[in-house]
Amino acid sequence: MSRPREFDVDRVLHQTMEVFWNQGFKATSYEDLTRTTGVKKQSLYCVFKDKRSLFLKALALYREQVIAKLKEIEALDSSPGDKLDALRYSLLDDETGCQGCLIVNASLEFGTDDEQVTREAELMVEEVQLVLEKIISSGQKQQLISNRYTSIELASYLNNTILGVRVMEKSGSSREQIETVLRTSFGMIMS
Amino acid sequence: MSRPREFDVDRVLHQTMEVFWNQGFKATSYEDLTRTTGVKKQSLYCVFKDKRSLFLKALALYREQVIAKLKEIEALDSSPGDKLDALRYSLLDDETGCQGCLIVNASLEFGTDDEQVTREAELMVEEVQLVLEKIISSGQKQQLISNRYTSIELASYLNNTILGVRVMEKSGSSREQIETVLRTSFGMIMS
DNA sequence: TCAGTTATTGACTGCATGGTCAATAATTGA
DNA sequence: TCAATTATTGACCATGCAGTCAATAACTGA
Repeated sequence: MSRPREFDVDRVLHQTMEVFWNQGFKATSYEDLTRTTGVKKQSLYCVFKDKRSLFLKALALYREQVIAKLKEIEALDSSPGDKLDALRYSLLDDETGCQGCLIVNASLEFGTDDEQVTREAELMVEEVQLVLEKIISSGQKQQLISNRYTSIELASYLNNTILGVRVMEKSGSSREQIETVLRTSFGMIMS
Repeated sequence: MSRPREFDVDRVLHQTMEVFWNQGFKATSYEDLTRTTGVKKQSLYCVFKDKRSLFLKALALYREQVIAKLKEIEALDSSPGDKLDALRYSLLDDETGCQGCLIVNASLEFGTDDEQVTREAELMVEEVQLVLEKIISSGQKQQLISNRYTSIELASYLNNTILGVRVMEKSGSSREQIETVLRTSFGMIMS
């Protein structure tokens, strides 16, 4: 029917996600994107409409990845304590070369100006919150985790801890500093 | 000897600080600055050299303000618990119309690219850390604050909590959400 | 083989922006 | 009053960038 696309849309989306992750939205130019993906500007326009649309797709992809990983941990056949440990380690060792959290970065870059970006951030927070609540409340039932606060409060608390750690990562804190914060914050909720 | 300056440098620096605080570095143009300060581009160049130099001066001013406020709280004639409460309330009610923390915003915008910005962020974290440690360790001596962790660990912990809250503020979380996080995080360290 | 369709390419446009220049204004000391 | 000095002003410049356009290439179904 027509000329076939010469590149893999999914691969390109992953790569652009990493560029945005590293550099932010405004600081990323089409030149950056074509350099890392090997795809010319106009081809990107054909598939992804806009710079902003492309960015939003990258945000969504990122969120899916984060949630998938978190659910993987939740689905582990182990105690709530071990699940929290697994989460802690996964926060400490980012396999990608990227730092911080794309959505945290985006939230701070856009503030509350961009409706869609804000929505994407809320979505991620809600989903993370849910998974954390599940793990925590099962830990509380086993008397493993303190009952001084509700699972909702503790999930918000952990969520916020993670936000802070994402900032530390991106702003160049040492692994030791981050490790201390994670150990203390996660340890604190154990009864 | 020469023509006197027609504007107050300090006033202008405060105003530019707020613009950068609200909009970030890249998103702020000289037009924005002249609009809010009433001072023309070239005059700003005369006094502050560069956009980046101006930004760095704003960062330093911001840091001084934050530290001053924190030391004010520390110098209060009240218990460590009350001091922590005062800190918590001050985090909850920002008197300026600005959201988040200028230096956190800057850290995320620049990553670790800019030597000076990174240094400024480190400076602030160190200073905050010191004040927090003092309050915490005196609270620990009075058995008010848990001795399960060292004052250094708890100060890092609180510092990170504050980072997270700054992100929440900027990304549009509700006052209730922030209040919950602060209450839980600050409450958690009490023995 | 050809018509229709979509992808690719590179050139182009318009605009915003950081930074500079040169002319002019205001001030003070001699 | 004038010379020296610094502030102010508005015009100007170079650049980088998002987005568009038009020409061409590749593919398929008829």
